[in-house]
Amino acid sequence: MADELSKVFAALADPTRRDIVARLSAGDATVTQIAEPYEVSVQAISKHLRVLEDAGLVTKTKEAQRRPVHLEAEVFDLMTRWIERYRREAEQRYQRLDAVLAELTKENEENEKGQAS
Amino acid sequence: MADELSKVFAALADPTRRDIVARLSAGDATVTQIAEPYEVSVQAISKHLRVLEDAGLVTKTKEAQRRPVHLEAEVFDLMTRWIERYRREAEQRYQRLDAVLAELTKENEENEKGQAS
DNA sequence: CCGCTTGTCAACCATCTGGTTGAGAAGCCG
DNA sequence: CGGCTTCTCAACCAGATGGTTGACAAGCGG
Repeated sequence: MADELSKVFAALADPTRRDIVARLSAGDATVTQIAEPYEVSVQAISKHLRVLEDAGLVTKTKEAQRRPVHLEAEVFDLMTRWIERYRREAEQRYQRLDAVLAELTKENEENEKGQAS
Repeated sequence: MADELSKVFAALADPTRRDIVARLSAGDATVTQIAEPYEVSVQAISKHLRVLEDAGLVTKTKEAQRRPVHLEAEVFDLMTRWIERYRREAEQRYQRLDAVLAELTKENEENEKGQAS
C-alpha cells in the first residue's frame, strides 16, 4: 500500500487510532500517556502510533526516554480535497438530474393541460 | 469492524475502490461496466463493490440481470465532519500556541528594552 | 553504578483482505 | 426451450493487520 492517501485512510479505519488522533488534537502526549486509557499493551499502542506516523498524521520527537507525539493537521487536507472533489461532482450531477426531472414534470403538466382542454 | 466510520475509511483505503468512487461520481454504471478498465476478475470488482456497499458509499439496484451501481454522496459527510472537528481543534491549538509565543516574544522584547535603558 | 521507566524490536498467532478459479442463479432474447 | 450475459457465492491462497509475550536499548535519578 504505497500511496499516501491509502495510508491515511487505512490509518483512520481503526477506532483506536481515531481515538488517539482525537486525544492528540487536545495536545501532545507521550506513548505511555496515550496508552494509559486502553487495556491493550503499550507495544500495541506503539504499533498504532507507527501506522499513524507512516501515514504522516503524527510525528514523534525525542525528549529524554520519552517520545512526545504530535498531531500533524496538514495531512487532513489531502483527504478533504479528495472527498470534496467527488462529493461535489456527485451532488452537481443530482442537481442536473433534478433539473431534468423538473423539466420533464413541467412538460408533462403542460401536455396534460393541453389534453384537458 | 462494526462501526460506520471505520467501514467508510477502510473502504476508501483501497486505490481501486477510490477509483470506482471517482468513476461513479460521473454517473451510475453496471458491475461489468465498472470492471471493464481493470485487469482483475469481475468477481474481484464485485467484492470491492460489496465493501463500498457495506460502508454505505454505494447502492445497487436491480434492472434485469444488470445491477446499476449508484454513488451515495451523503456518507461523505460523516467523514468530513469527523475530520473537520479534529483538524479545527488542532489548528486552534496552534493559533493559541502562536498567540502564547507571540506574547512571550513581546514580553521578552519589552524586558530587553527595559534592561537596555 | 544500579535500578526503574520508557519505548521499540522480534517472533509468534489468529483473523481479515484482495485476489484467484469454479459453479450456479437469474433473466433476456433468438 | 436453450443459450448467452450478468452477477454472486464458495473455497482457497498469500500477505497484511492487530494483538500477544519476551528481550533489550536508552536515559533519568537515587
